[in-house]
This record gives sequence, structure tokens and C-alpha cells, in this order.
Amino acid sequence: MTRPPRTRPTLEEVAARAGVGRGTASRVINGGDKVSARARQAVEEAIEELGYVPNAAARALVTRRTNTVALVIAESEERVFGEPFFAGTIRGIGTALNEADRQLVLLFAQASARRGDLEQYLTRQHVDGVLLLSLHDDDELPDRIRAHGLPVVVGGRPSGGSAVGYVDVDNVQGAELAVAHLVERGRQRIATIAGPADMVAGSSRLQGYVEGLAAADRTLDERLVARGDFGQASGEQAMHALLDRVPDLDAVFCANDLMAAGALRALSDAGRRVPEDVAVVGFEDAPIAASTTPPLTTVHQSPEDMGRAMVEMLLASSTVPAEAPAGRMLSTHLVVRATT
Amino acid sequence: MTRPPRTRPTLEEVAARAGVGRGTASRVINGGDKVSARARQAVEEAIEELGYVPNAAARALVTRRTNTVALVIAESEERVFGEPFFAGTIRGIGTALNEADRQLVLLFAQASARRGDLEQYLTRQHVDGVLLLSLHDDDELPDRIRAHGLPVVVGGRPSGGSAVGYVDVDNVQGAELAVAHLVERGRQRIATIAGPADMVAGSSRLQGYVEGLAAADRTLDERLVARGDFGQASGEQAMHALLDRVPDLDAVFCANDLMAAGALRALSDAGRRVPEDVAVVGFEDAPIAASTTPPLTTVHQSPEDMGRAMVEMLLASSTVPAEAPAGRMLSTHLVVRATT
DNA sequence: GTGAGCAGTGGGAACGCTCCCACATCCACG
DNA sequence: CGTGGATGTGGGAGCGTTCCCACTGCTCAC
Repeated sequence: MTRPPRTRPTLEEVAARAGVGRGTASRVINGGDKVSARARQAVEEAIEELGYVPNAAARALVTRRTNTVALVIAESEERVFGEPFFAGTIRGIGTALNEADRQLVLLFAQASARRGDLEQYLTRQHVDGVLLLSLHDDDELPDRIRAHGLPVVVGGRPSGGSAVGYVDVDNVQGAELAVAHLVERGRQRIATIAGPADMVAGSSRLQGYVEGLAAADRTLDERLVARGDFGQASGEQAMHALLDRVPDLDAVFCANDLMAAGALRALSDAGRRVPEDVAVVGFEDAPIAASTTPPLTTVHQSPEDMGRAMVEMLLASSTVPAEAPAGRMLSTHLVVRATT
Repeated sequence: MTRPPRTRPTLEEVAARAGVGRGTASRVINGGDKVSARARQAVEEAIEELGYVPNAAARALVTRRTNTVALVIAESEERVFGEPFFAGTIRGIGTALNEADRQLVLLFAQASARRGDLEQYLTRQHVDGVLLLSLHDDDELPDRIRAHGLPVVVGGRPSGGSAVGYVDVDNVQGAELAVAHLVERGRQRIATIAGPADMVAGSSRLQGYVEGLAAADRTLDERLVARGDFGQASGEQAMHALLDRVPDLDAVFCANDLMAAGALRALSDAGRRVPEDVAVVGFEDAPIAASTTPPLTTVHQSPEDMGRAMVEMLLASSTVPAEAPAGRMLSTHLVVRATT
């Protein structure tokens, strides 16, 4: 725990070796202009010879910037590493930050005990901004971070009245797209397997389903609405329930691909042909969508784009800090495969 | 890009408000003793009122420590997020660091372009130590980092002559365990499906197989050795090949669970009963091992323990920096399920 | 010939903290 | 009544940068 001895050369030493002043050396390193070619070369040589590496702490102390952005994932490692959605989003964030010359550090917000540490880390001037993913309802974290003056962008629309910027997929528009497609295919009785009502993705996609029907002058039949929990098994169950209630339905829009996969299994069990008897549309365009039998028609959303959009918003909000936090919706499009 | 205005209170302000000196305030914050109860309380109140948060950059500048450890994963996001092994290891690392009051930052070592940035980040005094996971053969990264005086620990034994500390599962011992178990069950013709020869896990487990046979006074029959690439399909192919060559084999040790799952499928196709006709043992005890039919007997390794061990080694190496880098092997044990 | 302007440079000051030394008390002991 | 060791305390120095101002030569226009 003692202070390690200094071993690395300082800017002062580089300057001395190059025979210039500290200011000039600093200008060379930070790509400033107004440096003669001779001085520049001398400094660069000195850096090379001494193996000089700038001290980030000293720099951050004076500039009050770290060029580092934190991505906080409020989810257990297990779930994070299970869902391909996270991988895509992280990749999008990573490349976007890279292009903007920012470093990404990934943090997991774990159980309550750890929360304090996390907040401290974020607040103690380690990062210039924070991206948040997979927040649970009414999590106070974004507001608390914002209270410390740090820019925050949340991935996924927060359900509470939290006044932070967010980026989300336009779930309503996507669901409308799906329903319009089924209508266009001439389907008469379009059912839906909705997600949990307490999740934004669940309620918005149901809302889109309702609005999509309305746009086609169809009336909403409550018996055609079933609920699942976004898991495959729940989709299977819900499909069975729907078939029991309305045996002559001819289409179903599922709020995600996993439930759609379950629905396909249920339809196969029930001896219905897809798409001849019943058409199926999913949401997400997850990897599984391409490998169901038959391959699933689904609403495509791009986690990469979401990541990029989050970064854009964060960087924008740190240059124009006074701006009121806004939301941004990413549009979706339909990928037609073999289930419609 | 301009310097943001200072808005946060400094230690000096806290001290002034509490009516004490800067030194005393610092002592309170850093849990030092030799502070009167009265002064302590005054400082704590001032911190509360002002919402004071220490500036990490300033602290790091003088202490030359950041209490932060980087975990660098040299793998694409896709693969990382696909394999449960990573999740377990990260969790182990996270909890161990947490207990030691260190922060974890996760970095992905991507393509060459990004490598320079990564190295800069690590060496610029952002972190006190580096953990590396999933290095590819002869990666120079650990040596380069060490050259900058940063402690490094690698997960998985490096195949090259790199002089860094590492932690790995004792693959040889695990494979011996598997073979001994099969011998004990009275199996006569024990085959193996080995992993790629250019991966340490592949060659070591094959070595363990050979030594296990020798320990039971069995001679090695080359026809009983097949190769796979750790993928499920390759396990299936290899099993078919083995059955063709040696129809009367009665056991097979697979270098990982995924290949074992493939082998089970092949055995089922070939009409062999497991374990009556052929016993199967895997390696890893991955989640899939519990859900094969029948459930797979396998060598258990713990990614959590590996993560913890890596942290222990890293922290130890930073207190006793002169110590020569060493390796540490984690022992395994057998989990007997229904395939033997 | 003179002054303005500019490219280039050096180095003081400041960033916010920890370390450490000097100093002030206080109590116990001889 | 001193002396000496705890126990607290204040604040100077310094960590390695960047920022900025003052300064030096030049060139060029008038």
C-alpha cells in the first residue's frame, strides 16, 4: 500500500532532453500547431528514447476531462452474456466511441452493496459521461448521476418520469409494421402474444398492435390478446391458449422472437401449417429468427445502431450541456422470411 | 472540448466549513486514526452538506495508485458473450476485486488498429494492474504491458515463453481423473476426442489422457485418438470416425463438453447405448453438461475460482513486485452423472 | 525607418489531493 | 514541577500536467 517509486519519465525530462521548454514539449504531444519542425522532431525523438507516456491523472486534474465513457449494465453477468442484444449494443457503442477517440469502460451494476461503489467511481471524475443499459423500473441511478453533473444517456425508454436522455427502438412503429404486413397478406383474425405489461417493450409493442389494427379499420378483439414473459415457454403456452379460445385465427404477432419460436412449436403440435393456416411475425430479428422452422418473419431492430445513437447523444449533450434531455426513437423495418 | 467549469467542492472547502485544516479533513476521509471525535463529526457534516466527492485524478496523481484493475479480453464481443465460461470468470474476478476494494474496468482488445489505444490506456496510469483473458498464441500484449512496469496476470497458460504470471485449470490432472474413472468402471477400450493441438487446453488434456492410461498400465492405441475443434459438430464427426475404426470401444473421453454432446448424438445415431455400451466423459462442466441425454459425467472446472485466483495473484504481485512471475494450476474434480 | 503582427518559445501558476513535518496539548510519571 | 511520550492538528511541498501570458525575433506594410 505504499506509494510505488516513480520510474517513468516526466514531460519535464522529455523537454530537457530535447533541449526545449516544457510548454513546447506539451504542444508537440497534444498536436498543437505553432511548433517549429526542428523542435517537434527533437521532442519526438526524446519521447521515443525515454519511452515517455503521459500521466493521465495529471492531465485529467487540470483539464477536468478523461476522454473516457462508462457503460453501466444493470444486469447480472449471466443474463448479459446470454443475450446477443447486449453484444450488439456494446459493439455499436465501442466503435462509435472509438471513432470519437474515447475510451470505453464497462461496469456492472450489481446488487445494492456494490451500488455505492459504482456511484462513487462514476462520480469521482473517472469518466466524462455515462451510458446506462437495461435499467429496471424506477431505478434512481440515472438521476443520481445527473445530479453530480455527469451527462447520462439511457438505452431503452425509462418508464418512470426520469428526466434523462434516452435512445430506444420505436416499438410502436415496429408493431404497426408487423400488423400492416399481416393485413396486407389478407389475414383476417390477427392475434398477438404480448410481453409483460410492466416493461416498456411489452406495453409499447401491444400498443403498436392495437394502433395497427385501428389503422386497418379492424376492431380489437380481446380474446385475440395473450400475454407472455418474453420466454420461449411462455410463447408456447400462450399460443395454445389462443388456439383454444379462437380456433380459426389465421395470424399472430409475437412481441419477441423467442416467444414466436415457442408459438411455432405450439402451432406445429396443434397440426397447423405455417404460413398456410397461420402466419407468424416476431420482433427483434435475433439470431434465432433465422433458424426457426420455418425461418421467422420479424421486425428488425439493430442493437448496433442503438449503441451508436446512445454515444452520439451523449457526446452531443456534453458539448451543449444546457439542452434539455430528449428521447430518440430508432425506426425498425420488416424482414420477411417464411412464416408469412 | 473546452475545460468544464469547476462546480464541485474541494477538500479545502470542506475543511474550511468544518473549521479544521486540510490535513485533518483528509484524515477523516481516508479513515485515518488520530482524529478527535469532534473534528471527525464536523468534517463528516461538512462533506454531507457540500456533497463533497474526492477527485480521483488528484488523488491518483500523488499516490500513484488508482485502485482500479483492468480486465482485457482478447476476443470479439460475439464470442465473449456466447461462452458462459467468460461470464463465470468475470464474476469471480468482480467479486474478488470488490472484496479487495478495487474497481474493475472491462476492456476489449479488438483488431490491431485499436491495440495502440488500449496499450496507451493501460500504461497511462489509469489502472494499477492488468488481467488478460483469452490470449491468442504469442500475443505480445502481456510482455509489452509488463515492460511498462504494470503487474499482469494471464488467465490460461500462455503457450509461448512469455514470462508473465498465469492461472490455469490443471488440464492434465483433470484428464487423468477422467481416465482413472473410466478404468475404475471397468472399461477396456478407452478412446479420446482431443482438442486442437495448437491450443494449450487441447494438448494438455490429451497429455492427461495418455498419462492416465499409463498410470493404469494400459498401452496407448493411436487408433483410439481422434481430433476435434471443440465444436459440437466436430465431436459428432470424430465419434463416427472412432466407431468406424474401433467398433468395440467401450468408453470415450472428450476434451470438452460440447464435443461430448456431439459424441452422444453420434452414439445414439449408431445405436449404441450410453453408458451400457459406451461410457462418455466430458471436460468443463458447462451448463450443457446437465442437459444432455443422458446427463454428462464430466470434469468440473470453476471459472469463478479461476477469476478469483487471477485477482489474488495480481494483488500479491503488486505488493511483492520483485517476485518472479509464476503459474498456478487449479485442480479439478469429477462430476459423475449418467454417462458412465 | 518604424511599428504592427505573427510564428515560436519558456516557464509560472494552478489543478486538488496526500504526505509529512513541525507544533500544540495533555497526561502520567519520577 | 519538570520531562517525555502519546494524541491531535495545520499547512507547506510536491505530484505531472495544461493553460496562458510574456517575451523574442522576424517579416512586411506604410
